[in-house]
Parts: sequence; C-alpha cells; structure tokens
Amino acid sequence: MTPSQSAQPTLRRAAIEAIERALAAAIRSGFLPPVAAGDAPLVIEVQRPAKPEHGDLATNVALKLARPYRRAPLEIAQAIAVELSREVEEDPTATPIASISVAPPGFINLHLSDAALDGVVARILAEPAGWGRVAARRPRRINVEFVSANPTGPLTIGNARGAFVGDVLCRVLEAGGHSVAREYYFNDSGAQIGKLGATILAIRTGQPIPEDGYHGDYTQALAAELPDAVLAEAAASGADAGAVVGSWAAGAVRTGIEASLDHLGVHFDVWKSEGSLHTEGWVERAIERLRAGGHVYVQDGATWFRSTTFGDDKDRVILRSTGEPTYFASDIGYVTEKFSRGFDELIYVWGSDHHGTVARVRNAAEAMGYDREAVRMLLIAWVRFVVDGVEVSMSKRAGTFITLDQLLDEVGVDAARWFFASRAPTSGIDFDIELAKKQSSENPVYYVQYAHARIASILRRAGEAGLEPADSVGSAIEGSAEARLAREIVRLPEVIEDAAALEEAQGITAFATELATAFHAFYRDAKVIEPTEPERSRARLALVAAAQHTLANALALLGISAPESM
RNA sequence: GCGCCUGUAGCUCAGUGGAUAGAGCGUCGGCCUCCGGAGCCGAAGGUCGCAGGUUCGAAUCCUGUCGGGCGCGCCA
Repeated sequence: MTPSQSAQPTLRRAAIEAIERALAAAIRSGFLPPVAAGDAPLVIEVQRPAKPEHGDLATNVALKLARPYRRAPLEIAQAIAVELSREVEEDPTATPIASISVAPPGFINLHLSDAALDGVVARILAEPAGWGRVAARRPRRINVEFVSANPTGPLTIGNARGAFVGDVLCRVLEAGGHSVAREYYFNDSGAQIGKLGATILAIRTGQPIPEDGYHGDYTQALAAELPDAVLAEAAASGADAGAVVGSWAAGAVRTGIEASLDHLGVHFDVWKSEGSLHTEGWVERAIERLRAGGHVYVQDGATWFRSTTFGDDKDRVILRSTGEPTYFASDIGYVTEKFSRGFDELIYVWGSDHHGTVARVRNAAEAMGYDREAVRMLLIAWVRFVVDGVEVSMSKRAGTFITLDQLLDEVGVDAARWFFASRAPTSGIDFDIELAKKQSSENPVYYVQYAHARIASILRRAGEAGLEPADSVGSAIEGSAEARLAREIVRLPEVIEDAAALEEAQGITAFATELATAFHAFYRDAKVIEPTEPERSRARLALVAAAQHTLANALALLGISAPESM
C-alpha cells in the first residue's frame, strides 16, 4: 500500500463530507436551526439502498434530525438536498455525486457520477495491489492470539474455525489500516504433556497405555520416532521420565502443527510458551503489580485476585495454597508481556467455552492500569461436525478425532475457508462433512473463483487479438452494463472498512458473491472482445480487469486462491 | 439457580434502527451458430421462536417467556 492509494477517501466518505457541508450550509443560510451545544455530535450515516431506484448511496440524516429540530423530515431533507445540489452544480468534480433526490419519509438519495466511477477504475488499474486497502481513522497496533492449541496432539477439525477466523480477522484488520501481530500461545510443560510423554514411553517400552493417557494413533508414530538419546535420558530421570519424553513429544507435535497451519495458509509471527512467561518473570511482576494496587489478598493459604472489585461474581485464585500459579496467573502475566511490546489492543480468539474467563482477564488488565476496552475477546461458537447425520465428538485423549489435515484433504482449503468466513463467528453452525464434500463443486467459493478465471480467459483472448485494456473505462462507462458493474467494483474499500470496524469477515464473502454476480450479468449483456470496435473493447477490458483485481483482492483477504483457470 | 451465545425460506446461513427481509443448496420452468454453461433468466417457498414495550420506523434495541449451545474449579 502506498500513501497515494491509502490517502484516497472512499466514495462513501466523500459523500458523508459533502452532506456535512450541505447541512452546515443549510444552517448558515437559516433554513435549519443551529445544532444545540449540548447535543451529541451528529454522526452522518450513509448506506447502500437495497433498491437501485433509490440511488447508489442514501442517508437518513433528515429522519434523525426531525425530532431535535421538531420539523418534518421531508423539509429537512429538501433543505439539505438543495445545498448538495448547489455544490454539485457549481463544481461537479468536488464530490462523487451526480444527482440528489429526496424520497419519503425523508431519505436523501445520491447517485454517483460516471466520472467518479471511472476515476476509481483508473486508480485500480494504476495500482491494483493496494486497491481496497484503507487508512484507519485511528490506526492501532493489534495483537491477535488464536488457535493456541496445546501440543498434545495434532490439530483437529475442532481447531479449524478458530484458525480460519483468526487468520481472516488479521488480514481484514491489516487491510483496514492497522498493524497486526499473529500470536500462538501454548503450554509445552505440565500435567497433560507429562501424560503424553508417559503414553509414548509406555508404547515404546511395551507397557499398556495409562488410563489417563492419550489413545490416538499419532502416539504410536511418536513412540516409533522417539530418539534413543531421549529414551535414555528419561530412564535416567526416574520419576520425571514422562516429563522428559513429553517435552520432546511436544516439540515434535508442534512441528506437525506448524506444518498443518502452513497447509492452511496460516502463519504466526510469535509462538509464546506459557513456561516462558514464568521464567522471564512476567507472571511474578504482574502479581506484584496487582498486590501494589491492593487487588490481592491471601485466604486459606491461597493468593486471590479481588476480581469482584470490577464486577466479577467471585474472586479468583492466582497462587494455589501449594504456591503454584494457576492458569489465570499466566494469563495475567501474558497481558503485561503483550502490552510491554507496545500493542494498543489485544484480541483473543477463544472458543465460546472460555467465556467464563473473559471477565477476570479484563478485570485484571484494568486492575493493572490498562484500558479494559483494549483487551477484547472474540468468542467463536462451536461447530457441530456431522458425518452421516451423527455428530462426531472430539477427544484427543480418547483418540477419537478427525484431524484438520484429513478434513482439508477431503473438502479443500478454499472451500473450508469460505465456509467459515461466510458465517458469523458467534453463531453455532453445523458442518456436515459428507455434504461439504458432495457440494464442494457447487460451493459458492467456486462461483467467485469462476468469475475470476473467466476474466483471466477474456484477458488472454483479448491479448491474442491484439487488444489491451485501456487506462480507464472513459466514456464507455455511460453504458448501463458498465455502470452496474463499476458500482459493485468501487465498493471494496467500504466493505473492508466495515469488516475491520466490526472485526468480522462475512461482509467480504457477501461482497465477493455480489461482485461475481455483477460480472456474470455484465458478461451476458456486453461483449468485451469485439475487434471491429477496438476502442470500446479496450474500455470494457479496463473495466473487466478492474473487476478481476477486485475479486482477487477480496479473495486474498479470505486467504482463498484466485485461479487463472479452473 | 446464575451468566454468555443462539433461534430468519425445505436445508445451511447472511442481514452495524430504515424503503417490498436476502444468498447458496434443493424443487419447478426456460436459455449454448456468439469472449469459459462451474454461467444466465424466471417461479414457488417467510406470522424473522412467542408475547409485550421503546421508536416516525424493529429481524435488529428493552422486558418477559419457550427451545438449543456453552460456562459457573486452588482444571487447562
């Protein structure tokens, strides 16, 4: 992204500013009374009308002002529309607006000018890579922690949603003008790792697997790979044998997890172990910080954080009566460690089963002097994985699970990414694996990819015919087929802006589908390659190329490939 | 019992207080002498769980209620 690209306001933003000027002008001229000093600042909302006859953009500002002004919304709308029209007439290049109309009960409908649409297309062609990215109004440095599965076994399909949602969230935030660090938190020591080690040791030495051990096939493979040196070290360590083998196994498992994530197209900037938070002193210092603030007390031999001060329903133990820190203590230390790296905001992508810990972590952050609003948890609802109508229950311990790798071998990364990106993270969803496989060729993702590939084919054929895209659509945009497609294309920055603000990705998939539909309609109505009409062909090729860049950039936000052919 | 999430077309799901609630799949009916038919056009299909309330306007906000999911450890 270059400054020239990012500095361009969206068409929507330009429209909002024009409305603000018109409102101010209407007040100056006495048509409308001044805004009272005590009133909350008016936020002008502009949206895409559902119906094309309502224009390209619409604002409800007159409806909002009706109550404080005690005036009919239509009158207010007309007063603002008059000023908007005056500006458009005096200088048609001042705004992207070509015409204004007022509709009951008080909407102001705006129509974009062909010149504005053409200008955007020209910018896309001049700089396709940065197209769609926007400058954040308040850029933040954001830490996004996701997946964070402990290395006790391979990633399962239970981890799929968090991995994809977290990854797409990062891409969206970056495109929205923020800087993002992707972070994976894990515990490679402790009781569960010890049990994993004990399991592997038992298999390797021909003993039965412990009751509370891990029964998946992968432990067999790990046992076979266990180096003799580690085995010898374990034997020499006596009671800690499980921990020694577990430590080695955790490393091996993590390597496998990284490979799986790589296959998904998910990459992390930081891998942080829970143990390091202790050895580096973060937990200890965080507890001291809470203690200094008077937020800690000792009872029954344990050390408690007074979480109720901040609205929690009970206080929380941070040091057990044995002196051992709890998992929550690590969380607290981690908060300080993350903020020490200069982040403005921490986002945790958690399974919804962790919602009970949200309040205490935010409370601790507040108690240590951080803004609790800067600590945000995105709770991902569970996915019911269903095979032949029967839910598959996952247990790493019991060894009954489907790995992420298996799922993606069957369903495909692009289809799986689309499936999760197109659904709200907070809503529980069913994933029928058989159905997903069966319908994969009819998955909406292929509809979008097909549009991209079709454009690639057109551009190839045009090149063979000696036709190259023009620098812009020019006067050809006055055609209705061109204008309709252009109206979809130019929305990308607004879609990204909204997605980044909402920290959601569904809008991207919806937009990509609508753009693909718009392209297919254009393809039906407008013949692109027409050697006898080279100028019009070149203009249409420009528009088609802009559509292709837009599709490619939208798909890239989702981590989905944009094929040249399929 | 308390807390968080959730209930929208036959199925799977979109829908940041706005105009006639949408998409994909499925069903039914049309469209290839022409740039890719993984496409296009059309039809059927909805008391937005239910009942109140706020608002000029509610699928959206509030209250209650019914159903589903998940939590409520000196586990992680």
